[in-house]
Order: sequence, then C-alpha cells, then structure tokens
Amino acid sequence: MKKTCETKEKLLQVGFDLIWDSSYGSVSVDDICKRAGINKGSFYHFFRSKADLVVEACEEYWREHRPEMDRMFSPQVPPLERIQNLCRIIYADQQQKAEKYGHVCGCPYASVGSEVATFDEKIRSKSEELMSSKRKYIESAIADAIREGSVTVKDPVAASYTVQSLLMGMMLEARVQNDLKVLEGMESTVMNFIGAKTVAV
Amino acid sequence: MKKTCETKEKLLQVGFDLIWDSSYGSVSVDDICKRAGINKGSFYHFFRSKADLVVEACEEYWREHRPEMDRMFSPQVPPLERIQNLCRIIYADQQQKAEKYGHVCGCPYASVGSEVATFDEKIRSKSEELMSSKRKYIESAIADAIREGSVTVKDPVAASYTVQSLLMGMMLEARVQNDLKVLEGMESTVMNFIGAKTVAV
DNA sequence: ATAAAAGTTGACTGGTCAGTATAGTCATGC
DNA sequence: GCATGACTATACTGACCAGTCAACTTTTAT
Repeated sequence: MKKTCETKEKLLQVGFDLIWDSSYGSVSVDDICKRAGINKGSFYHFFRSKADLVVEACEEYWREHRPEMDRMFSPQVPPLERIQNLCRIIYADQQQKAEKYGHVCGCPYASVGSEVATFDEKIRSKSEELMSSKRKYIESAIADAIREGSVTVKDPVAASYTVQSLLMGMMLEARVQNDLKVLEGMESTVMNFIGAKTVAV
Repeated sequence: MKKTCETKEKLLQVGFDLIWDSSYGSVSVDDICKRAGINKGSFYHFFRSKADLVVEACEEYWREHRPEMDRMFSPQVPPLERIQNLCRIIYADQQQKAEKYGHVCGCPYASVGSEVATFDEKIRSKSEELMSSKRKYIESAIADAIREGSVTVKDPVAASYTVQSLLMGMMLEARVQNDLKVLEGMESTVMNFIGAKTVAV
C-alpha cells in the first residue's frame, strides 16, 4: 500500500495536468484514474466529486508555485525586473508545457475557470481567488516602480488589473492559435504599457 | 412542417446561446434539441456532429454581426471613435447577455475556442479565424489613427494584436469574476494603451 | 397525379458518465 | 494477537452521452 499522500497527490497532479491540457468537460474521472494507475474507489475516498479534485488541485498547484513567485517578487529585486522575470517565466512554462503535450495550454486557472464559471461556483471562485493572488504581485511591483519613478503609470491597482488582463488575453490567444509566437512580445508589451523608463537587460 | 431554414436556424441560435452561456462540454445535443423544441433526428439531419453545429453557429453569429461591425468601422467614422464604439458595444452586449442569463458570459469565440482548442481542430481553427477577423477592424482603425496623427503608437499590426488580447483578457476576467465592473474601464484602458491624443466624448 | 426529395419523428444503440456499494487489505496501537 | 480506522479493489448503478435508423409526412418538380 502506498502512503496516503502519494495516491492523493498523484491524483491531484494527474487531474490538473489532464484538465489543463484539454478541458474540464472532456476529462473524466475514469481518465484521471486510469492515467494515475489508481482505482476509482480511491478517487472517491479522497475527493467528494470531480469538481472537488479540481479545486484542491488548483490549490496544490498554487502552493507549489508560490515560493517561486515570492522569490521572483522579493523586494530585493528591482521592481521592473520582477515583472520582466514574470513574463519570462510565463513564456518558459508555456514553452515547456507545449513541448510536453504538443499544444499551447494557456493559464490553467483561467482556462478551467472560464469553462465552468457559469455553472460551478466552487471552481469559479477558486479560480478567481488564485488569479487575484497572482495579480497582487504585479500590483506591488508596480507600486514600487512608481515610488522609484521608473514607470509613468499612476495607479498601481488599475495598472495591475490591466497587466493581468493583458497576460490572460495573450495566453488565451496563444492557446486558441496554438502558437507560442503570440507570447513573444509579452515582455515588451507589458513594459511599454506601464511606461517603463529604464528596461534592464 | 416548418421551412428548412427555421429549424436549422433555431438549432444554430439555441446551440450557440446555450454553449456561450455555459460551455461546450456541459451542453448536450439533447439539451439543445429540447430547448429548441426539435427532435434529435432533425439535429442530425442538418449537422453531422455537435462540433459541426458549433462551427456553423459561430459562422452564423459572425454573419449576423458583420454588418454592424462594418458600419461601426466605416471610413466615414473617425478612427478613434470606431474603437470607442467597439468598446461601448462590447460592454452593452455583455450587459444584455448578463441580464438575460444571470452571468457575465465573455467572448463566445474565445470561450469555446479555448475550451476545445487542444482536442477539436475544426472548432479551434474557426475560432481563431473569427477572432482574427475581428482584429482586422482594430488594425485598420489604428492604421488610420496613425496616419491622422491622433495616436502615439507606431505599428498598427502589433498594436491591434495587443488591443485584441486586452479585450479578450478583460472579457475572460469578467466571466471568471462574473462581474461587469471589470469591463467598465475598457474604453479608457484601450485609448490609453494606443496613446490616443484626442478622445472624443 | 405522382414520384422523388426534403424534412421530421421518436425509439434505439452501445458506450461512457459521475458516483456508490461492499468486501477486502494494510498499518498502527494496545 | 487483535481491534481499529485508513486505504484499496472491483463490480455495479442508473442516468446520460453522441449518434443511428427506418418509418413517416410534407414540399416540390415534373
């Protein structure tokens, strides 16, 4: 018998990956179990429903990625560099995902959140919450950039919402076009939008 | 017996509406037929598959909305006004949809396109095609704005891609947050992004 | 008038869906 | 050694899925 966490975490990881790669509606609990090499009974031992798995899987994914975000957005790092690094890591992640699955996959929270937004409130609100968590990093970086005068934009909250929409929109377009090229201009587009005065290379 | 077009068009319209409101995966052919008051056999008389209906429904929706876009983006209209009007009509459409269905629904092509992008090539490419059609209006308006000097942006193609991503991203966020407020700043955000010098009111 | 074509009907198929039932296995504590 | 509770295995349920089929009705062309 494997340890509790191994089985559960395998389900979380496999479920998240499969749904990110295709969609919530097209991935069945059986698909997840088969791919994870775990029986259905175990699935329903750990999760009350497919939707519950998705909520937990999103939380788990965020938990794993938060340290990286915290490091990237450390006050130690110049604010504009934080945003540049975010753009670069988004591109690298998308590239890696695309190589692994043969498709550009876009933002997992946004894809599944948008898909089920109008009929699964638990997933919708989790998706909203995590997207908002990401936005706060951008907001604080822009606020710091404003204080050091390296940016022309005035309102960090409004600007962070716009930058977030821009990133989400570009990832959406990249997924629909199945083309990473869409994301190539991301860094300079964002920098240009916030009116970055000095762009470190 | 109803005329051919009535039954088929009813299926196209009902199918498009239902899927826009929820998702491709969560709406069944039976749902569409039941809502349209039409038998399943008739569905498969007109469409070879559910995916085929979606492709045709997107084309039909675009066909219906093209005249409005052509009017809005007429060379008769000052270029910045064209873009303003686009933002306003997007907001009005989203508001109307939200009132009718009780949810913010976002962009139909983007929602369904993103959902099935990685496993239904016909829908993905149609979605890409129609999003690209919309983008061309923006591109030509920005190009005209550049020529009349009412805008600081330099490259109409690049700018149109960014504006499109911004609009798509905002509609995605509005759908996930189920909140029209997200869309309120759309017009000024876009105007600000392209560096509009004179903003007509 | 008639026959072909176009459209309609609803029952049907076989498979898959989310979720359940139940019996069994294992680690641990006493 | 045995009781307990966490975990696993597998068969199962009933609903629903996309899609089929053949009989039927209406329109249209001749």
